[in-house]
Amino acid sequence: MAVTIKEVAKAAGVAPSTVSRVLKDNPSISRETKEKVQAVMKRLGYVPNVAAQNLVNRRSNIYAVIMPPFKRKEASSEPFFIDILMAISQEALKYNKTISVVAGSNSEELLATVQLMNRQKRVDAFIMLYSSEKDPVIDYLYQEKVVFTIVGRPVERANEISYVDNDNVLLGQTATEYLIEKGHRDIAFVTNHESNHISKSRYNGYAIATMQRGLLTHGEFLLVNSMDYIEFIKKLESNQITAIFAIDDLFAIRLVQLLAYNGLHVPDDVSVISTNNSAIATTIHPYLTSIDIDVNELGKSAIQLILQQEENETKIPKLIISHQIIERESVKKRN
Amino acid sequence: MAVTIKEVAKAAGVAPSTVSRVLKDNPSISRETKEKVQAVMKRLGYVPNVAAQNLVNRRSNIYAVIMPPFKRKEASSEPFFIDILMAISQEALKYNKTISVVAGSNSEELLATVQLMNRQKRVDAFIMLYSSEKDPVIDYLYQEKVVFTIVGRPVERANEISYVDNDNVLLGQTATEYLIEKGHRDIAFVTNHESNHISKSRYNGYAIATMQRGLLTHGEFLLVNSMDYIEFIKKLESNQITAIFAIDDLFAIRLVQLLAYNGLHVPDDVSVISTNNSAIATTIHPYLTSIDIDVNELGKSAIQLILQQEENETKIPKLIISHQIIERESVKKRN
DNA sequence: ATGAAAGCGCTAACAG
DNA sequence: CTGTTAGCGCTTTCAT
Repeated sequence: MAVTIKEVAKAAGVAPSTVSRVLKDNPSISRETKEKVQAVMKRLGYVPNVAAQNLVNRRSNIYAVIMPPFKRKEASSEPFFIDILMAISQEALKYNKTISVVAGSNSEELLATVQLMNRQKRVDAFIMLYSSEKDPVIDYLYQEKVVFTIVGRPVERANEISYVDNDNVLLGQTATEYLIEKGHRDIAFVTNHESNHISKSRYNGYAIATMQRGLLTHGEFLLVNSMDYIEFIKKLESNQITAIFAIDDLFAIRLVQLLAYNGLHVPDDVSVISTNNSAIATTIHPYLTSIDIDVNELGKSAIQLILQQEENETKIPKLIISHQIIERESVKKRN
Repeated sequence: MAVTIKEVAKAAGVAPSTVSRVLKDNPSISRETKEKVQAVMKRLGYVPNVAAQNLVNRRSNIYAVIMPPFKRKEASSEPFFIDILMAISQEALKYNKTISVVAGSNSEELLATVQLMNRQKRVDAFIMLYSSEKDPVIDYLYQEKVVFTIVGRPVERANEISYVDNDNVLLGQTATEYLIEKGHRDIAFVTNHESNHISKSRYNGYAIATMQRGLLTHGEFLLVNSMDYIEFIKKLESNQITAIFAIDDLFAIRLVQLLAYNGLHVPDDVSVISTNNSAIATTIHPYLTSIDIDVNELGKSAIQLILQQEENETKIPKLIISHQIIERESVKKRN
């Protein structure tokens, strides 16, 4: 049986309440008794029982991270998700918070789990790793006034919902301008997401940059699983594309492979810049020039945003994390 | 304020204990009162307070999943980790268990977190997603007799520790034999893990298969980040390798890319089989022929193994999950 | 600065 | 089959 606060109290010759006060560093406790009690706690190997604390404090000290619905399983293969999960979990540790994960194959499943967890007070807050239009989970969280934040940008009620995100249009601009500075004039934005916010914003950034420089602004180049790859390559060639801005590292790697297959070498024949700067960007040559979105900071911030909201329920904090180009081998200067 | 068991009791005209019994479906309760109480619970929207339950039951109903130390960040990029996490989390849901994650950059960090969580009784059990020799976390869990299981095989005390795993030597054999049946005689086992159990076991399987068929058994082909790729390609060519057994899908994709870069096309010039059958195996052509390790079943089993141990502390259940070849495009028949 | 006592919401004997 | 009662381990007024 674990040692309780009572036993510590008895052993130290004080009241349980005193021990409790020592535990939370209550200022109205004499240095003397404080040290005495701490010594006893240490000697007895006392560890507070969180269940008891939770009961009386009415919180669980657990935050739930909501993964995207994985019917499109492919999406979650991007190292981003595991990276951000780790970042969040590391930061949570500093505040003695535990991170739990909720996963489901569709948003209805996710919603059911979230509702249960919330009603049973299993968790104090939620961190969403995705957002989509008319998402029932976001709606629920919002309506129930549950503390939560989104890593990414809410597509609706962006002003009333806490979130942390990169500036994706600026990011798209940055990437495109980088390519332009490297001498490229025929640049394509290539994605595998039919329609998501990130894709759209980055494309907008791409469009802004190309227009500002008076270059041709192509539509999105879509490359999905089911597509005819030959078609795609042809389109690239007929448009004389020399540089590609790819939606993420994993996708970029596939692209590089596809190009190589068709005799197009990166970066000699075509340059590629991608985003996320995940570990896979440097696992094989050509190492990818990639835009670091600072996953670590995103994760840290998510925790901070929750903490802030717990302190001040009325505030709806939002945060934009800046990005940074990591130059490597997949983009080549062109004259 | 949420409705409590007392309020339900009063509203239903019974004692709190009766309500509690109804909650846990205690057989010694009349159908009549049971239904009556249930009706009231529903009407009042009663939801049990888990903190209170946890306090008196002395368990948290939380299992922690321990991620591998991510100093070798690359490793966790394999979709396996997110996939297994999801599978575990889905299965846990069925038993009303919550999954929390613990991550750290090295095993000391992990150990500290695990110790804390265990001593504070934040979690009831642990599921490890990795295992390595003399791992301090495993040692701790083992010595403290904490309930835990490993997804993968413990490298020490394999008989005294619960785990679920594939049969990796058999898997290596299966893959190799498949290649042999496809007419390949010069087969290489290629990995990026300098020395881990999975790699070793699969290599052994490869060695067994090649020997049994009287083929040349090469040593492990190591291909790591820092290496000279030209060297690697040359080695492949000088050994006239026509088929490769790659350690996992992510690695295989990189290999395919590398080969394409050097004018070697998969599967026309060289065939590739990999393992895990993750989503990335089918995101670009050639779709990878891959051995499905049944991540879902691995995840489910992990939960089952914990459940079993909670029921019967003396049992140390182990489980082997079978694999299955998924034929796709990366292996070609050779005459 | 510290102690006494009540109570968080639930469960588990023990009675009856 | 059901009610009474006594905690689980901690926090928090309210006194002193």
